[in-house]
Amino acid sequence: MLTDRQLFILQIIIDDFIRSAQPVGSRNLAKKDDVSYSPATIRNEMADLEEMGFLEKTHTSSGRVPSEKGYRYYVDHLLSPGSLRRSERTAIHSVFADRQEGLEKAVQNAATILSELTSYTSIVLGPKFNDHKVKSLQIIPIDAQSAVSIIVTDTGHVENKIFSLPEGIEPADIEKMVNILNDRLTGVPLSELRQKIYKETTELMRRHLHNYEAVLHMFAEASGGSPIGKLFIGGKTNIFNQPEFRDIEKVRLVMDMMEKEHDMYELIRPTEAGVQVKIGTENAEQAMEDCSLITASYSVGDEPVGTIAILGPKRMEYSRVITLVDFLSHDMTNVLTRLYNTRT
Amino acid sequence: MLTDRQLFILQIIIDDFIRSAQPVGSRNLAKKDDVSYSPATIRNEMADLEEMGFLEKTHTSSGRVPSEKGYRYYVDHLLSPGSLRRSERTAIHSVFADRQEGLEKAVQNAATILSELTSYTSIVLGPKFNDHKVKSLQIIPIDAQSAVSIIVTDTGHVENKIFSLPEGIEPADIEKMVNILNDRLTGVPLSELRQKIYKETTELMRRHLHNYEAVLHMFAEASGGSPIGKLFIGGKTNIFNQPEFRDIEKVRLVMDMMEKEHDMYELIRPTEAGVQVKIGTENAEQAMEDCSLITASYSVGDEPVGTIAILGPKRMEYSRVITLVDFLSHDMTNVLTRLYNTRT
DNA sequence: TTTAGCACTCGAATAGAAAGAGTGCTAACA
DNA sequence: TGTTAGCACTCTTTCTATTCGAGTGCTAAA
Repeated sequence: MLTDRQLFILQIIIDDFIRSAQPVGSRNLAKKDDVSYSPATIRNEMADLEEMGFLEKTHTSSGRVPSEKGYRYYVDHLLSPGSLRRSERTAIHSVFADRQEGLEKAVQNAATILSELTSYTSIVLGPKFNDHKVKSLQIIPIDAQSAVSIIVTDTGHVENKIFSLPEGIEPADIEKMVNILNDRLTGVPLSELRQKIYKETTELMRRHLHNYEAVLHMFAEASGGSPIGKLFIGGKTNIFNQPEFRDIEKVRLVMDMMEKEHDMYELIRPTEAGVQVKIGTENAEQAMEDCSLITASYSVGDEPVGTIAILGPKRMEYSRVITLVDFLSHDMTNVLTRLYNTRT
Repeated sequence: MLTDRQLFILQIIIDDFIRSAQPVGSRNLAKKDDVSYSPATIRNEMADLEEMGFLEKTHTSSGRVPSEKGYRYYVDHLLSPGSLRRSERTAIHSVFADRQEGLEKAVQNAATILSELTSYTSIVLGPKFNDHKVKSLQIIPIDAQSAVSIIVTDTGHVENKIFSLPEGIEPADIEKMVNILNDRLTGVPLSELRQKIYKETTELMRRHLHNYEAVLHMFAEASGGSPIGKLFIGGKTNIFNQPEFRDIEKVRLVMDMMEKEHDMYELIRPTEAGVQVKIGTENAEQAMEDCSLITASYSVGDEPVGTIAILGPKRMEYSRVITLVDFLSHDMTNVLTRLYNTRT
């Protein structure tokens, strides 16, 4: 177990390193106003902390640097809860102030604001529309061979896709189909749409139409839109600010990862509720070795629908970022719940 | 005027520098099989070429490096027309082979393929939909205060936007409006849609509806969608491969620029027809100082609708890239014209 | 006109040497 | 017994000097 003094010294070392990015030595630590121990004493404690794995040295006679375990302990036990400045609060509130822009725009704004406030990289996974309910379905024929399927949800989200029409289908028939579809499928959540298309409408169609199967099938296929939200990344180049990323290869690794949508999905895929902190190799991704990731999911009602995250160096301002991410995710949850949860 | 031998030497210097990224010296040049002059002769010619501004030295006793003027001359007069490998042709053709994916997807593929083929960064400005014609208009009410406007074009492109509904509007009235809109506006190009909404429908609306102005106005506003295509960038991190971009500040400059959509639009905004080459400071953008840009627009019929571009170091493989960009832009023009120009 | 020869320049690489920051250990101290 | 002063030691960084090599420019000869 750690003594109070060790905790204090560990905390002050990490705080200092987060600020300066320089290995911290006993002499400089002792100079601080709020430290009343001699360099020698501090050296002893440092040696102990290193033995326990909380600190590391970059070489035999350098100052100490927090290890991953050190950061972990710091985040779990030593974090002084940060508070937000008024200006930060208003900035965050303003993101969702303007409903008119549409949800996507708002989510993108969230990413921008987040990266500007932190000067790290922000990642926002837009809400998935699974549980949004069908408001209206349309099939618009484009020419003899193709048509566009359009799905409007009760949240105002629109999905559309081109699909091919079978030979010799009549516009009038399509109109009938659309009527049946709307009649039967309004209110169905997107996640269930594809199955219900068949279950709910087949019989009616059979009765009133011939040759409906092919169109229905194509339509059902076109409706299986992406079940996952869109990804927005803000401040991609902020990583260039970090002194430990002077190395072009390191930057490249991270940048490459950011270009791969799939990797990013995996990275921030929500695990538990609340704010999550993943430090360095705690992230599965190789490229994240020198980075930390702070995520929080936001919800509509009790259902988590998306994630916001901050990607920065391991030497991140954990306290501030955690507060920020926590605050924004709650804000988003509140706004979205108020907006969309009136439906249930 | 330049002598034949000077041309030859200039060409061979630039070719060599493009390959090696190293300043080229007289001794090494003379060693090449196809060079039959002595180092001393070459030195004399080099001195002349430098005096004329086609070459530069990085320091007093270094080899020569092409100047911007040198590249310009090289591109304008010395380029041996490249040819494409069969595999490259098929790769390009395959981009638009699959119509079903939709235009956007295809354009994005074009960006990916371009960057993979060149290992530079590719930029593709998706087709603007200005001259696409309205196929169908919809207004779907979401709740009492808001509705979604949907515009489907004859190319299968769908635009949609949320807008607010004035108080106390009846669903039946909206339906009437939609009917009028479709009746009067089908076939109108998107670019003229906004004006025509008023010009063509006001009278009919007045006759059959009251209180239509507000909705019509909101709808018109919502229809003024972006008049410009979407931007796709492929291989953003390819710049890391270039040895002259070992400097993190240079990379940052370029990366920052790539994140700013507006700058990118400005950068590749089409000027003239055909393949354009802009070398270094010929681009207005400060960040492009050490880069070259090769652009070509593609068309539907005679109307240019979008642009493809390659962004690389000044030391770019001009010949190959020009051929590639030229080929792809023509291919896109062909495919798109065949697809969409049957309408006129 | 071309080329061989040579002195000269400059950058890159190499090797010490010195400075500076920091450590670990021992011994003295409160 | 915990704390601290002192000191030798380690390792990085910085500076300087030197050397090496690639390349140039100029002159004179072929």
